Amino acid sequence: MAEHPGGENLLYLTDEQLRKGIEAMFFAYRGFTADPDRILEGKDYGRAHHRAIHFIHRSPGTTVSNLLSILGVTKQSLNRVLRTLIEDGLVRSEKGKVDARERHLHLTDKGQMLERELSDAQRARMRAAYRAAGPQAVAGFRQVLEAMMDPEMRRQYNRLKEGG
Amino acid sequence: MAEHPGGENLLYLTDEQLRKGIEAMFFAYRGFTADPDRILEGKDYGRAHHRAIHFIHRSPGTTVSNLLSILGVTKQSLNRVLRTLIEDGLVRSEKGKVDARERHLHLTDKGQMLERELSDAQRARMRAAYRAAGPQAVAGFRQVLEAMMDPEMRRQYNRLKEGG
DNA sequence: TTGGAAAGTCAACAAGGCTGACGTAAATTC
DNA sequence: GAATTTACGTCAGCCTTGTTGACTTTCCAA
Repeated sequence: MAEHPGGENLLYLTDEQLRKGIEAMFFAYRGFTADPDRILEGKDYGRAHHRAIHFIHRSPGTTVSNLLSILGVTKQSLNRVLRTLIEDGLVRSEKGKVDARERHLHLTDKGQMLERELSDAQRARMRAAYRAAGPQAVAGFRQVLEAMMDPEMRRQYNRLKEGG
Repeated sequence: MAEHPGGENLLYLTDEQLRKGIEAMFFAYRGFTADPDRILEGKDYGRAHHRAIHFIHRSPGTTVSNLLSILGVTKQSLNRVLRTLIEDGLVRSEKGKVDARERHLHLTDKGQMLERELSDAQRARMRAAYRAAGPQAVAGFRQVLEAMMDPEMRRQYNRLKEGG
């Protein structure tokens, strides 16, 4: 067993272990999105709608530009999604009172219902995985994911965490 | 502190903790794909090509239908990607000797080079995250991801693990 | 009052998913 | 030996979701 000078075992940093981690991310992400995808199919919505709904729920009253920086897409792309959600009465957009250029976004009751349905499914899978792995594993899971984020994304993530 | 009858602390299973896990997956996956995406942009390839290259590298000589079941896409979709990779001389496809209906896929030297470039970048990020989080966290990370997969994906994942 | 930021819109395009239909060669089964 | 199934490839067409570029409207702030 190769050991670090400091006595630390570094076998978890071999290329082979890293590859397994990469593949685990790939397959797990498929599972992660599978349930919401199934729910959305046939409802005329897709993953992009889910993401918008999730973050509007998480930060009610958020502005379009804030949502843009969280989602990391162009405003044209987000706008298309947002427009259908507004038209369908899932999202309410209102002019800012302080700054009337801004649009503040909220879920309507109907929007809350869909959010609930989607997040129930996604949390059920997450809960099962957490329970199977145990609290210590979950702590490690979160640590590695945080370390994997770009600094800007980590900032966004932590901003949401505090609020939550 | 709420405690399980068995004495186990279940705070890690609260909806709020689950939501944070969900968001961590979202932001981390962005980081996970960011480096290869950057490399591929301008090379006329995308994430779909990366995935094909990764798994052909991982299982040299794999068949088209095996790749289909790993990637979870339609043959038309995969074929479009595979065709460009073959035309560009990154992938070699040869008739099976045992069963001539099958096509066995290999990376050419040129394909190996691109695979190397992509996986170097992706592993570098993974390595940094692993190192920052430590071996125990990494073990937990892998446990949770495995538990999150659909059974069929977990089967595929474990099949690859053994081979590797 | 003017410059610039925020938001929205229109048009056009590309990647990469999908379905359906069809063709071919090879293997398998009857 | 004929019929069927399997593995693969391909054509056509559609959808979602991403992109860029150009332009307008609104409205805050220097």
